[in-house]
Amino acid sequence: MRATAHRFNASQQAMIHLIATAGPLSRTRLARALGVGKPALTALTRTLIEAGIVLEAREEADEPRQGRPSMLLAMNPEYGYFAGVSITLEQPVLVLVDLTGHVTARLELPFSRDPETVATQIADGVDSLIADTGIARERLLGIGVAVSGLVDAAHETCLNSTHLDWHNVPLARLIRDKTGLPAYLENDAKTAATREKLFGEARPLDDFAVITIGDGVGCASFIDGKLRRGHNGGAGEIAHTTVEPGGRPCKCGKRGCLDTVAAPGAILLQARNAGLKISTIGEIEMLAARNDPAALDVLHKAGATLGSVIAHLVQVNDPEAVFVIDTSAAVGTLIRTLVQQTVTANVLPDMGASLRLVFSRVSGDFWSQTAASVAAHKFFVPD
Amino acid sequence: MRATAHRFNASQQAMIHLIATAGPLSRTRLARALGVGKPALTALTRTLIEAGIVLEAREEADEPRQGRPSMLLAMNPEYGYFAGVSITLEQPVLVLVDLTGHVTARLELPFSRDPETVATQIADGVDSLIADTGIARERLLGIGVAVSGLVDAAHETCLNSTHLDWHNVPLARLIRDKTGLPAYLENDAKTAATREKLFGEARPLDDFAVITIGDGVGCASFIDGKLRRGHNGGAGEIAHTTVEPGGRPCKCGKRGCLDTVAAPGAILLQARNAGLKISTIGEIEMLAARNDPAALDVLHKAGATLGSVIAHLVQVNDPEAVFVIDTSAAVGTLIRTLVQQTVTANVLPDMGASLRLVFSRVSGDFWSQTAASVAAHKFFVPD
DNA sequence: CCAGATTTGTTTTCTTGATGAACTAAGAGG
DNA sequence: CCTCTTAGTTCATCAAGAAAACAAATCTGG
Repeated sequence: MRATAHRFNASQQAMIHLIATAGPLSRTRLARALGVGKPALTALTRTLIEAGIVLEAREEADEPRQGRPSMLLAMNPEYGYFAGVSITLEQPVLVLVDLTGHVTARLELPFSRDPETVATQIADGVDSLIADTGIARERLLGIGVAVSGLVDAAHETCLNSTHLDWHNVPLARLIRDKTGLPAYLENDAKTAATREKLFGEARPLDDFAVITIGDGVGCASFIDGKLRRGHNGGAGEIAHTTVEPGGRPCKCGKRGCLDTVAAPGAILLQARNAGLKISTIGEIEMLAARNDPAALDVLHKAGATLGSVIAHLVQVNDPEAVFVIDTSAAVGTLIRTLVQQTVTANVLPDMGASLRLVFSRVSGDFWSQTAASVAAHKFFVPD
Repeated sequence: MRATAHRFNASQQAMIHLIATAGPLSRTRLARALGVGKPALTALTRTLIEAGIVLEAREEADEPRQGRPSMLLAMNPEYGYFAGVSITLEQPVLVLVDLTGHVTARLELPFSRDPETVATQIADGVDSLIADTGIARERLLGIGVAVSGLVDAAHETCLNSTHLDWHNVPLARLIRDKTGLPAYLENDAKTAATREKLFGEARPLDDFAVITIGDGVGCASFIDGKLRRGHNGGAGEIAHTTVEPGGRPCKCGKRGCLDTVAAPGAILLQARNAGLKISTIGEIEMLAARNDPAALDVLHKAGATLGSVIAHLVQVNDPEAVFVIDTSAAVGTLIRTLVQQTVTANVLPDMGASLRLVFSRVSGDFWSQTAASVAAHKFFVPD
């Protein structure tokens, strides 16, 4: 079913990975980075250029340097494409991204929660996307799917998603069977971290954490250049950390989980319980800016709590950076400031000084793009 | 200065590492584990046996199996020795351990906190240890030193130890210069984790955390088979995580750190502040067993707090096991039970079910042995 | 404009390390 | 004693990378 190309040996894979994550590089730099001699690179690049996955381009030097100018090696975006989709309780969007992570096409799929139906819709969606765009089927290198919940180590089965009410759903296998393409399933926070590593600001970093603020609070880490999945695939499941003993009841059955304090829905609920007549978190921020005590209180608690959980995470893993990605317009200036302050106050000064805490706000097909990144990551770094 | 032996190539190193961590193995099993063919192993083992680092022994099968019996390959304990010492505010003990981690000799050193003096005393101590034991100098493969505080990535300099009041002390270099031997410095919790991985119960595990209860609370993790040091070498510094906002002041300047609640000294202090006339934690446990409310309260708080910090750590990294090592007879039955309960209650059931929480109590030259383990680890897994 | 200087990348030759296939070794079981 | 099974070895062969010498492309300084 699948074209037999796309088979690279270990050295080639290492080089593809390096070019993909460290951007266009000259042969000499690649050699140094890979710890191999120049002759090895001549041979490697030749095969990769012949395979069409790598392009050669003249370096445009800003200021003239001595010696022969180097030829830069870069990924060929059009060598292949990855499909990605995030399965939530909303209408899913299937996206197609190229080798450099840029979205080439998108397609809205019908909503369903039945695994078989979802798999069929994805398979059909991929077919119509390649038909529309005229991309050859053998250019399709993989499909990634993001879900909220626990996923097994083989990236095949959703072990448990309270959100979708799925238990042991082998969605990736279903999709693979229907499409003949490599398909991978992954927890949504981990897909977000993968995207940040492969195509985002974390590209040069080997140790960082990603916190996503969407329906709930998600978290995932890259450690030593590898996505941390954990012994049960549950690394980063901080949404249900107890932050307020005896606090408000949570969907998970416990009380006072982080999700009951800092998740967007929880913030709204707390604000309304405090008598505020608001419908968005932006409005709470506006009230807080006018010193409304209830609004200040709610946001203060959310920010400080999130900050202390992040601080704890930093103390445990000492990452180089933490990216807080707001996917639902929930993290305003006040919360940012509080998170920042709480982290600084609760982390050892030696560590806090060099820690980068980066806030960003995303929207649109973000989650589907993260899902596609997982397929890309599997292609760049097989295992 | 140093004998030119002990130079092994990558494959040999990998095999030494495997034999050291996965115990005696037959050639066939080694081949499978290393992912190489049998012929490669024949060649590799030959050189290692000739070098004297590996010993061959007939397997004593319990029940007779079919086929030719395999020859087991094991480390030769006498191939080399590692020295280790822990620098604290007490009298240091220098130990010598063999390749399998067993203590062969020990020597009490004079107490000092001056780096130059410490280095000289260690160098002299190593000399007298090998003189006493008759071990040839070229059998000495390295020296490990444990300190409480931050250590740089090169394992050479103590960046910051409030305990010892050291700042940027290049102790490992001093020792290396005086002895001509490889010397390594490491944070004490990380040395404890290294010992657990190399010679302890964590040998077969790739993902685990170690919590040490000594003067304070220490923490370190192995992730994916590698010691997690972090971007600033500060991974695991949970002693000063805020667990009780506005709580008792801590040496570090903040308030309500974990160390002010769960460290042995803090437990004693809290008990005395509550009016208990006790001098050891054992006595508090005895009072608690007789339902003394103040004693119960103090131990309950310590156990539950430690448990919730461990739970958080588990949620973040999802390790296979957590080892709680009590080096000062501080963790009694009640605290164990509370830690256990709190962890179970605060971790996602999917993760908690498979998590092993192992308590142990150690004494004697434990810390010095952990220091020696770091030198051993450097020998087995160079970088 | 031309001769070094300097850096990039290629070619050639050679070493190293591992492999596959066939072989020997050492036991169990009939 | 012969066969089966598993362990380990030998030998011819292959593939990947290294060192050294070389070719290419640009700057510098006359």
